[in-house]
Amino acid sequence: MSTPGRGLHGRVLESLGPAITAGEYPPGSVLRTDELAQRFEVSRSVMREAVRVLESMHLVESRRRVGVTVRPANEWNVYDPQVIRWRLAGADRPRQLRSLTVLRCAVEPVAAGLAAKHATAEQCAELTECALGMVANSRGHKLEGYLVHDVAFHRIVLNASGNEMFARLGDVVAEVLAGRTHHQVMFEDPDPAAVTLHVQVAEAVRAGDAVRAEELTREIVVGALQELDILSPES
Amino acid sequence: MSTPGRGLHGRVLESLGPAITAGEYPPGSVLRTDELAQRFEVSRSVMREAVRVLESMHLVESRRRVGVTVRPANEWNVYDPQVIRWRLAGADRPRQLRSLTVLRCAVEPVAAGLAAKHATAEQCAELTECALGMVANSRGHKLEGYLVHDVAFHRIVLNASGNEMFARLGDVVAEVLAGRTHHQVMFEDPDPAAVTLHVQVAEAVRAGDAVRAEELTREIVVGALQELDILSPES
DNA sequence: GTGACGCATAAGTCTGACTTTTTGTTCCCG
DNA sequence: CGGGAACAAAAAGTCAGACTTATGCGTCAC
Repeated sequence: MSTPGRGLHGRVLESLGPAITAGEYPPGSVLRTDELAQRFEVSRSVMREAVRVLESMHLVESRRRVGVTVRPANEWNVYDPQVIRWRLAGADRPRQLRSLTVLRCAVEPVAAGLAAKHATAEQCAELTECALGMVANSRGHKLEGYLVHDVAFHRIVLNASGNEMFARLGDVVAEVLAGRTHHQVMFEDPDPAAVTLHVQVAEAVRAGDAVRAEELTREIVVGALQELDILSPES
Repeated sequence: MSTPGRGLHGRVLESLGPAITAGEYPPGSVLRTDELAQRFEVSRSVMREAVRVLESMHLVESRRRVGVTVRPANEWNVYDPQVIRWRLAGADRPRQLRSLTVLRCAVEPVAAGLAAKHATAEQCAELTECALGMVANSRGHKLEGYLVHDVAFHRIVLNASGNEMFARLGDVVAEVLAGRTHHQVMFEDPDPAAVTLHVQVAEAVRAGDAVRAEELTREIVVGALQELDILSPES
């Protein structure tokens, strides 16, 4: 699924990153590179590289004579797929899942509208294929197969929008859908209404009906948000 | 404005990052760490740290026996504020500005709607203050003063939405607005209609009128998008 | 033509010494 | 007693060099 500990510094990150995003080190905490290097049993060079990466994610700040200080959560690069994965693996997955789904509610309908205008014939075909795949896996405890087609579907729509910023959210959506399937105890079979909506979106995009594609997609993501609210109560 | 070359590796990044995002090295190009270290007159350790950061942005991939290969643009972490800054400084600023503005069109209206429900009294006050500041700087070649209040306004709305993913787009919006003011030759004074809309959004948020706040904000960002289209023709 | 072997290569890792910056303390003078 | 300057310590930053490891690619045998 994700990149498996590329190199020594990668393994350190896989351990230290989640610890920080989980809030194990409160904002302002200071870590010393040497101590970390000893703790993880790596050389200072390796630990320095790991710290540099954390710094580029704005998770920590490294200052001379002070050490590596943990930054407050509101400064983190929360769009970094790695950070997203770390946070989804952590304790406050529900809140994370919710804020990401709200983002989907804003972005995906607009993306679908653009896709209806810009999608190539090939993309339309792939979209229909995915929708049919979802239908085929919608009954009988085939959640994994359903997930694959669901992810592919939304990825295609985002790509077909022609907007690069939207396209890059494909990974985010994939993580959200995977998290929902694997950790939230989803109902045994997906909501039939959602399946139908996906098929209709594929049709609307093929027909070039932007407003319909947008509206249908909005129903999908708002539905996803409501499902979240059912499973975890919110104010 | 941005962080000024923190440390030696930071200075390398400031030179190498923009070069890559500008497409000076086509996708698949291979760079060797040693050669880069010589070129920038730094030690291998420093260059390795720089490469690690570029790798965490998915701009390059480092593999044994091969070297550091440049990844295709569609794999870059385009939400990384640093990457955004590099690309906005580069040659295809227009396209970049456009795709970011489309993102604003999707996100900001929804954020404004949420802000109308969640904003605190203090945030409402700040919002009104910003709107008044925009009015005060809307005539007489006071673009800089206008920009400051404009940025603050949108930042407050995004923060007040209560959604962390939206909040973190404040920096992106700031870059877009700054880029528009400084590089696109904006009209001498901002569009009066836009100024009015900002005032009305502040009112709607204060009144807790979500749908109105959303609709007015949509008018603002769609207007911004149209301004872009006027200045640079698009299909 | 195909597969196994080996070599050259470039990244990866480690160590140790040295430099630089910054913080906090101390001490002197007003 | 207060303030500022000098000083010392601490931690990151930088560098150079040696060694390790994985791997792409060419070679050679079959």
